[in-house]
Amino acid sequence: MGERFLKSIRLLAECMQGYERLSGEYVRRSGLTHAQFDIIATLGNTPGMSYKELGDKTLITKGTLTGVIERLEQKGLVERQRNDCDKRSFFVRLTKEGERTFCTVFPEVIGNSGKVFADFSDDDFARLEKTLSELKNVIMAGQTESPSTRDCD
Amino acid sequence: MGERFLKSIRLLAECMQGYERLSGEYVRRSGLTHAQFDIIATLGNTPGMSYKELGDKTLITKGTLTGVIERLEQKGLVERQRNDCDKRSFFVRLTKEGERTFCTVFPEVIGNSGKVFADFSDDDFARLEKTLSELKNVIMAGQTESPSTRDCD
DNA sequence: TATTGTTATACTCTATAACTATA
DNA sequence: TATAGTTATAGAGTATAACAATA
Repeated sequence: MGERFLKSIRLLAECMQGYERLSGEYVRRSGLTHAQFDIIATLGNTPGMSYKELGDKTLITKGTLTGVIERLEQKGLVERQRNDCDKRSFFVRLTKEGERTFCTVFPEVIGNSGKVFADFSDDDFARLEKTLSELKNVIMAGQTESPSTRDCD
Repeated sequence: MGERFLKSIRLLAECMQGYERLSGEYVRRSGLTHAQFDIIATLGNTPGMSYKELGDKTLITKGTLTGVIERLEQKGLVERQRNDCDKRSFFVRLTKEGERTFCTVFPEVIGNSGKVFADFSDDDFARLEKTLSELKNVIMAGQTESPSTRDCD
C-alpha cells in the first residue's frame, strides 16, 4: 500500500495510454488494426522471423497470430516461407507492398505521435533514453527468461 | 527518418509491452479482462464517475463501455446511479464487492509486476518519476484538448 | 516427449453509426 | 443543437485447448 513504485507504474501506464491515444488515430487511419500494425512494425527492417519469434515480440499468442498473419497475407503485406532447417516452422516476412506500407505508415504514425517531442533538446532526449533504457532492462529482467539461442542461421 | 525521438518511442513501446506482459498474467488470473481491469483500477479510490469520464480515462469508447460496464454489473462489481443534476448521465462506482476486488486484485497485479523494482533506490525512483512526469506532460499536451470543467458537484 | 503452427470454440473488444432522452 | 448513453452490426482480437507434423 502506497509503495514507491506505484507512482512510477501509474505514470508509465498514463504515458502508455496517452501515447496509444496519440498513435492509435494514425494507426486506424492506415486501415490496419493495432495488432496488424504491430506485426508490420515488428517485421519492418528485418529479414523476417518465425511465428514463434513474432509472437514473443508482439505479445500475440500463436492461435491469434495465425488469424492476424492470414489477414495480412490476404492484404498482400506479408508472405510465409517454410523454414528449411525446421520444417515445422514458417518464416514470415514483409512483401514488397508490405515494405511500402511499413515505409509509409510507420513513419506517419511515429512522426505524428512524435510531434509532441518538438521542443525536446538533445539533453532531454539523452535523459529520456537513459531512463527508459534502464526501465526497460528492469522490466525485461522480470520476464520469464526465454533466451532461445537459435543455432540455425 | 532516423529522427531522434524514434529511439525514445521504441523504448517506450518496449516498456509498455514488457509491462503488459508482466501484469497481463496477473490480470487474467483475476478473471477480469484487460478492459474490465482497466475500469476497476480507474474506479478504485474514487467516489465514481460518469461513462464519459471513464471513457476518457480508459480509452474505451462509449459503445464498448456499455458492454464492459454491463458485464461488470452482472459480476456485481460496479453499480450505476442516475446523475441527479444531469439526467442523461450515469454515475458508475464500485460496489462493496468491487472494492474488495480492487483491493485484492489491484495490489496483486501491481505488486507482482512491481517486483522488478526491488533494487531501485529512492534516487532511481525520483529520477524515473521526474522523467516520466515530463514525458506524460509532453504526451498529454499533444492530445486534442478537452478540459471539461464540470460544475455539478 | 517437446515444439511449431493449425483449428475450433466461445467470448470480448473494437469502430462506426443511427438512435433516445435529456440539456 | 449538442451531449450522454444505448443499440446494432460486422469484424477482429483473446484465451484456451485439442490436434498434426516435425524435432
